Amino acid sequence: MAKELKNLTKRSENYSKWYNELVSKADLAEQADVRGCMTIKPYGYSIWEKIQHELDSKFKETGVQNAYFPLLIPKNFFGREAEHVEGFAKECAVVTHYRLKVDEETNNIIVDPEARLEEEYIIRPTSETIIWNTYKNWIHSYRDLPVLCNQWCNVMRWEMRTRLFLRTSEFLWQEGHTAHATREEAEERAKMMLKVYADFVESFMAIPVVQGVKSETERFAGALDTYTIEAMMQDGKALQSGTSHFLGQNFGKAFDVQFIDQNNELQYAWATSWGVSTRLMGALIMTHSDDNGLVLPPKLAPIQVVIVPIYKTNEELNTIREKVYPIISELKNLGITVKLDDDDKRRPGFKFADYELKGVPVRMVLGARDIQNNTVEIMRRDTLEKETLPIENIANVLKALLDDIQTNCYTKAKNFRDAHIYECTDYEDFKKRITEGGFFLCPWDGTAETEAKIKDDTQATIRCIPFNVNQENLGVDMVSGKPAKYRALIARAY
RNA sequence: CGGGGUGUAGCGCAGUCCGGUUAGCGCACCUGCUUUGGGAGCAGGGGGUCACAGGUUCGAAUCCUGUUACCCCGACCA
Repeated sequence: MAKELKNLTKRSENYSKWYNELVSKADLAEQADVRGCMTIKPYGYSIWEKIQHELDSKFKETGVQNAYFPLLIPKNFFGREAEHVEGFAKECAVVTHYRLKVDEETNNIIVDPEARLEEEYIIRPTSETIIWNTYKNWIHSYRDLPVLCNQWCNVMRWEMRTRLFLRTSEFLWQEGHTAHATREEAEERAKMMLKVYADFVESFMAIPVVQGVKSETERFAGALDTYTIEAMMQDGKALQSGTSHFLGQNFGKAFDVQFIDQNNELQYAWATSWGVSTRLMGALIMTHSDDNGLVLPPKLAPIQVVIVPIYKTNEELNTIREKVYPIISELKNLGITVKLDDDDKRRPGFKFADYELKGVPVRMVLGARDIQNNTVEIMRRDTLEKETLPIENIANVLKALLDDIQTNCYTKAKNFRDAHIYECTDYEDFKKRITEGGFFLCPWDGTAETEAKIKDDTQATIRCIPFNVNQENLGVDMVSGKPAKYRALIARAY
């Protein structure tokens, strides 16, 4: 009875309930007592820190530097780029007052009506406007370019319906904002950063992605082109995991960022912006985890190897410790993060289940039996396979095992995804099959009308026009019957 | 903003229709003993403004009126 209560709901029974329980029980995050906002708990945050750290060093390899810009954006900044304001206007939190006071009648704290701001501030939903307002002061000559800034920060979008990590009112992200002298250079940068994201997500997070360009309707508000990486979750739905935008001169013009070029002519600066968010945590969970909880690719795991001793007396524990300390320092020398959990307050069975829930890639168990035989029991989280191995040379064995787990996480996810990508040219067939999930490659005439019809009929959207898909011999659009312009990737999405 | 639902211990809930001992259960928490190779067992213990305000009544978690908060389905967002 007690066991059942602690078990997760099965993925196959109720995917979103499984997801919510996993997030909470693996100690990643919880719903805050603030509408639509989440509290990221220490364990969840330590995974986010791994993501941040790795991405940050990749950015720096491409010449990007970190900076920080204000949380509050004067309202008038927003109005300067028409499409941009239209895209975000409906989900902005607005600061209207600067003071509270005690109400004399009720003794409650109220907003002081006398303290209304002359110009309201918007809590940033994204920082293009305030950053380009600043770039105006930084950029005067082609010698000032390019400007390559990134900031790690929080943003707020007043979403109606929220889900931990996938869509919360406040979320953490990084947003890169670059300014360039030429169109070509800016376009190149936008594509470069998408590639940085794709490499990172695939090699570090072990999540395969489809790279491509968004349709006009799915484009970022104010962009000329939006590039995206799309990942497939285990329920067959797509998750947009990162985007990179080529913004043209829209923000340069809106904020009057002009410079003198080599020919002594005045030019508007070209812009890009690109970001990934705590949504990546959602992608991580929904790509690898199973009915026992989280599965972490070793490169992301805050603890890579956990050692659980089993003992009855203090003497036994001391014997195990003597045996295990040299192994721990060997593992550390190999760059492996290891934890010895000799906490006496929790029993071994509890620890096994708990570390599985938290996705620790490798568990090593040592008990009296092992001491006698000079062995250890090793369990790998990705396959749940157990093996008893000689204790000798175990550190090197574990290092190889961790590499193998990393590879296996990726391969498994890629096999799953590839098995759920379908070519489809018949709309009736499409409508039936889309309900089961999966990515559909379909000929599209490139019009917003067919795109809207697909969305109305099936809730599915054009995720992108993939780069690495054959765009020849397209035939006709499966909805309109007109000649197709692209082979588009269509799916239901988070 | 429309339609539906729910507020009872940290969490999940029963009790409300049909008013009546000291408001109950599971999980979690605390103490003790026994346990420890897959989420321990037993015994004991602590914790409540029954969302808020008013009314009916000898008596209200329960009935009536008002208020408020949250959740779900739409719409919005992706």
